[in-house]
Amino acid sequence: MYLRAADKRAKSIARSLSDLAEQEASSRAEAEILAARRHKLDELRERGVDPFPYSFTDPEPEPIADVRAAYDELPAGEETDERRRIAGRLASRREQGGMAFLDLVDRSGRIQLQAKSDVLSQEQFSLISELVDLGDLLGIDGRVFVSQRGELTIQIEQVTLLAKALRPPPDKRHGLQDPETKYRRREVDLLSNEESRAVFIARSHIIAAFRRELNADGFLEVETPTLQTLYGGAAAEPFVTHHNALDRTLYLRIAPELYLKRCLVGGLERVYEIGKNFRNEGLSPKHQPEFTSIEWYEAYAEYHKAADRTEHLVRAAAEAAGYDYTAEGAIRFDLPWRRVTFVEVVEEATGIDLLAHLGYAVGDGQFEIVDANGDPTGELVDQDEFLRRAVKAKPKVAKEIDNLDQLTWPQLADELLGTFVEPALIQPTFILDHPVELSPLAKRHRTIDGLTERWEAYANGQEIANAFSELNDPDEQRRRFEAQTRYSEGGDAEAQPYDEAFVQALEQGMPPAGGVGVGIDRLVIMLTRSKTIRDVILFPALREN
RNA sequence: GCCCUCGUAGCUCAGUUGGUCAGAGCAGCGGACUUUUAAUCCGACGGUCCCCGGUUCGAGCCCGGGUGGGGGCACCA
Repeated sequence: MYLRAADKRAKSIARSLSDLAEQEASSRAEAEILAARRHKLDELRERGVDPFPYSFTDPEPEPIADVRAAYDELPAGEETDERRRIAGRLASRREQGGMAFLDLVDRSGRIQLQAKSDVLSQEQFSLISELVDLGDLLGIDGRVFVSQRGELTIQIEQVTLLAKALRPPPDKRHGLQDPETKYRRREVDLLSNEESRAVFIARSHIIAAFRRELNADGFLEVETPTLQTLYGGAAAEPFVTHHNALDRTLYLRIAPELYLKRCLVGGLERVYEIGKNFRNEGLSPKHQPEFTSIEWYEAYAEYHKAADRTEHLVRAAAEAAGYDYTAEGAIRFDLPWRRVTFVEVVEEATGIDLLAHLGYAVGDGQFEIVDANGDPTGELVDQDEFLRRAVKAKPKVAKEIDNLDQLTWPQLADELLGTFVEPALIQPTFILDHPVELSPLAKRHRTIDGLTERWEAYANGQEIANAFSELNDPDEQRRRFEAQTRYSEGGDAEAQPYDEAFVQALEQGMPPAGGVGVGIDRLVIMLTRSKTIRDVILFPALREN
């Protein structure tokens, strides 16, 4: 009787081949593969088997990992009378005449199945051997035993087709490898690569850890606009769009910061938001146009407290991801993070004291140059030129800096940090007290002129977090915005726009606060040991193909 | 935006100086096989060598352009 089925199959394949070849298949080989599965779909329906039933929940199947855990002590050859119900995708098949071994994969793991012709009805056995393909979704009721080779196995007593796969899965050994296809057809990557599934499971656990820890400390999760009438809270170029009914320009947010501070003004006191930000900039292994951040704001705290909380949260995230601190090159999020000031760390790396000019001030923003012996030369320059001279005195440093003569003091300070310090910051490090010009939303440093109470946290050579003692003096904030407006008029596309609604909110009275933003994607890259941001974002932005 | 690099069967990959170079494994198809796990064995099939143009007696291979991926620079998190 199987011969008759094979006969019918040959005819049916011939029939559907011509259809498929015209439609979607790009080659005869592909058309044959698709036609064979289409035929089996027809044959299933002819036999009265629903290839797409509604559910498999009575009773619920167990996660495969739970079944494995329950029997991990059984010795090879052990038989049991225990029944288990599982469900998943058929990943592999090893046939041996009247018997076959199959591998079933679900979200939690993989397990071996056994189908025997003398255990199953003829109908059920032929379903498995003739009409079920790799990639199909199956529900299994069966009996637990351990094979002679010691593999925990479910002997199938009842198989239920849960969904027919009409396209073949990738290579069963290598999975889907082509990076382009992995990103464009992530579902195929996920179903065929356990490592990819593991990354996104870890990502979910990382975000859940932030939520859990912040909620436990009395923080409220809030949602603020992603479509904003004015963008702010970071230095970046926005996406611009238009709302028809309101007939106005809207921007996709580049950061939630300003709205979250307005929540502080409103008395919510401890708030956080996890969500997407959008920046209209280039793509790279570290950049995507939409990315996920978490920002939290804590009233009555300042930036040292914010650093303590960041250490705690990131450590909790690492644990949630199952990060292995004993592995080669591990980043020790579990140890206290190094804390060093911007000025100290730049001097350590380059020998240049960013604040040296302060000792030679002669008033009116002028500073007197001294010679190599420290003797005054009488030459007066501004702060920018003073630092440029210091850099030029170190040729090894100067040759790494492009357009040295065009750079202002804060730009040059940032450049020195980025070039000589950041790449070497593998272990978690807080860099504290940034120049005020680089930090328009941070409070001035309580003791050092020209600096702010800000830190950026680095690990693996990348920035992972940014925080301030939040500026809450509305008049000072207004002056900072005005300075940004001047940079903007000077051609800086990323200078922050003046936000009067935000300043008025500060006039209402914002409590002193510490605020932190963490780039979730980059943290996930590190905690899952991924190579690029595309590997931790399910559906990354790509060119149209 | 600029520079470098890659694109071969549904999937994973070979392909030498330009001359049996249209190849293998997996998957699929037909068959054998009741403890395998990269199952094994036999058989037949399967190709827009990314696209367009050029050089050449001859191009998967060389050249030009395009396109998509990857890497780097710049900008940024």
